[in-house]
Amino acid sequence: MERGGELGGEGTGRTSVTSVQAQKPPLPPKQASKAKAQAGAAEEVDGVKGSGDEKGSKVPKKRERERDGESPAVQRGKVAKTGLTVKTSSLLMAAANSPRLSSHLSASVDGASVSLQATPKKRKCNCKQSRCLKLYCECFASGIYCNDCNCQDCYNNKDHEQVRQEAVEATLERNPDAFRPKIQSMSPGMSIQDSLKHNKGCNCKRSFCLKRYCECFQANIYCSDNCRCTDCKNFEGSSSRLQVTQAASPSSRLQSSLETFSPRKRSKKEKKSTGAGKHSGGAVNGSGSDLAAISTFSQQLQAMDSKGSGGEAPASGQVGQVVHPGLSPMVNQMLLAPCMLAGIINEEVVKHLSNLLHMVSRETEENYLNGHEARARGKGEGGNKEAAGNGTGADAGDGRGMPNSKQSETSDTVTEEEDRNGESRSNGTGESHLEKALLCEEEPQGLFELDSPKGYNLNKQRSLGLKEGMSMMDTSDASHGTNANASPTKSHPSSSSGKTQGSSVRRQGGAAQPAADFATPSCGTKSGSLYEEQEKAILTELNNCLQVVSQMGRSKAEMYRSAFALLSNPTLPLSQALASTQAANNVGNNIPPADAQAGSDAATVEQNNNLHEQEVEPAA
DNA sequence: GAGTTTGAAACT
DNA sequence: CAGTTTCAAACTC
Ligand SMILES: [Zn+2]
Ligand SMILES: [Zn+2]
Ligand SMILES: [Zn+2]
Ligand SMILES: [Zn+2]
Ligand SMILES: [Zn+2]
Ligand SMILES: [Zn+2]
Repeated sequence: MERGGELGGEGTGRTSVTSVQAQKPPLPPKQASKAKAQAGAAEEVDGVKGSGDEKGSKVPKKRERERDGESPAVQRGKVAKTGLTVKTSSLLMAAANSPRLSSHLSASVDGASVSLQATPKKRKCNCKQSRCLKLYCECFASGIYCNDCNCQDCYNNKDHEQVRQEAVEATLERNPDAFRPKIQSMSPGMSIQDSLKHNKGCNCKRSFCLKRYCECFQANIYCSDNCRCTDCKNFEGSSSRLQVTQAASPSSRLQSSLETFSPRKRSKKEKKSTGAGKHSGGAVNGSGSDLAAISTFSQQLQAMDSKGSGGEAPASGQVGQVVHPGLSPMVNQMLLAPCMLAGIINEEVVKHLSNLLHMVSRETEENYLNGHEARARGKGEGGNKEAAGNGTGADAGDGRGMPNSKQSETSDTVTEEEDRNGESRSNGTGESHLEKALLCEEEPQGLFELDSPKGYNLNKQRSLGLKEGMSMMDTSDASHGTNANASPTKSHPSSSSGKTQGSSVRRQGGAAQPAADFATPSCGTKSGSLYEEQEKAILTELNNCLQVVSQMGRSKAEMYRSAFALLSNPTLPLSQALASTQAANNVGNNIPPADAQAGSDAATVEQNNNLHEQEVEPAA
């Protein structure tokens, strides 16, 4: 159901892969001139937007079909549906760390004012051979024109729209989902980090999924069962991951941590044949080869261990974004603009936030005190630092809920390279497709009103967040049973999971505890200082709020995107299109298959540009 | 900034 | 679909 058209797209039938010659024109990076000549000729003629099928007609499409009708649309619709409930807790700031991220939110609390500003900050590509017409190019992959990039021989711009379009089509032919967000929200009920999954998953072999080479890691999400990585350490509760993530963000400290995670250089002589690395068992031949390298790496990982509040927010990286190539870069670029948040934050909201944080602080204090009393007589408890904050101790910090699935078999400490079972999880965790589908279906509705910031009731949110008593303390998110339950399906065994609790994850040995709490420079060993708790609570709450804001912005962008699609669809009455612009509610709705080919809408869009700005600008 | 490593994308 | 090559980013020095 989901809007039928969503996937459909592609259709543009360009020929099959093989017949390249004929129409390869646009893409062939190599002999540019040559190809261009030929292609150019052919293309230019028809070039004009035409019905968008010229290509199709020209060549017999290999596979016809079109799932629903033949909406020529390329892929529309989509945009990952972010239906997450905003509870979460990871720090948004993390997003800022992601270079790929095209935008991030920065928040500062000054007295009573909170200022949010989106920093578009587009990344510059440096393509040299692809003409920025292949997915290798981040700009192209993101559906935007190159702008101020360092690329060479760039065709990803308005001046080459023609060729570019072809490239888009060719790309879509190879993979109809090429421009769709790579990361999607699976279940609105869970925390963002858990609910987001990389559609295709990664296939990392040597990075342990702890470096940005890994798309999952880069997007700040855990690897999922979609991934086919080897020796993955990017899962919830992974201490190795914590090490890395902690080292990366928090101010200075632990800077070295990251460096530690580098596999030693492997001598070039290594046989890097594909099959090589996999087996473990056997022998660690002394060749000092990959195995050796990995081994070293593993040891390093093993050495490090600690727990920490970690939690970063998944960066809605280039991937799951609002941009949509089918709509022409022009629009996408606009969608990335900061103005998307205009109007969402207003004084009232700020006041609410201010009050809210204040309350949180106070409550935390009270709870803290109560907790202490209780604990005093209660259990002595060994040294768990994390339990600290909450008297209830229920949540204990590390969330586990791990809906995301991919579990590492071993406790995360990397144990040499014990091969990956690979299948373990395949067991039908029950995750029936149907169920999955249903989950995906859900829209964010109800969480907040798009157009009226006021609609968003901070208190309400808060209550959600507090749901389990004082869960707000936990920085790591999810945890609450709520989430766990939310995802009916997976209840995995999780290594760390278990509500059984934390002990497993945390290293009992106490021995190594490197990073531990970088958060508290002053307090040192004393784990649960009141300040700490308050800070944690406040940040958590603030984060929740920011998440909401972020979501609102995204929804808004999506709404505009939809509106543009309509506007550019000649078959629909303009009035309807305009109406949609105001219908804030249906953000994620399907839009009739407007022909997405930029060719036509590029122009259209341009005009609408103004409209767009007007609508949004006001607040600014 | 040059050189290396890495894994996605493209290609065969 | 698997194996190989190409590519640009991530990372290292
Ligand atoms: Zn580029
Ligand atoms: Zn670019
Ligand atoms: Zn470019
Ligand atoms: Zn990975
Ligand atoms: Zn992954
Ligand atoms: Zn992984």
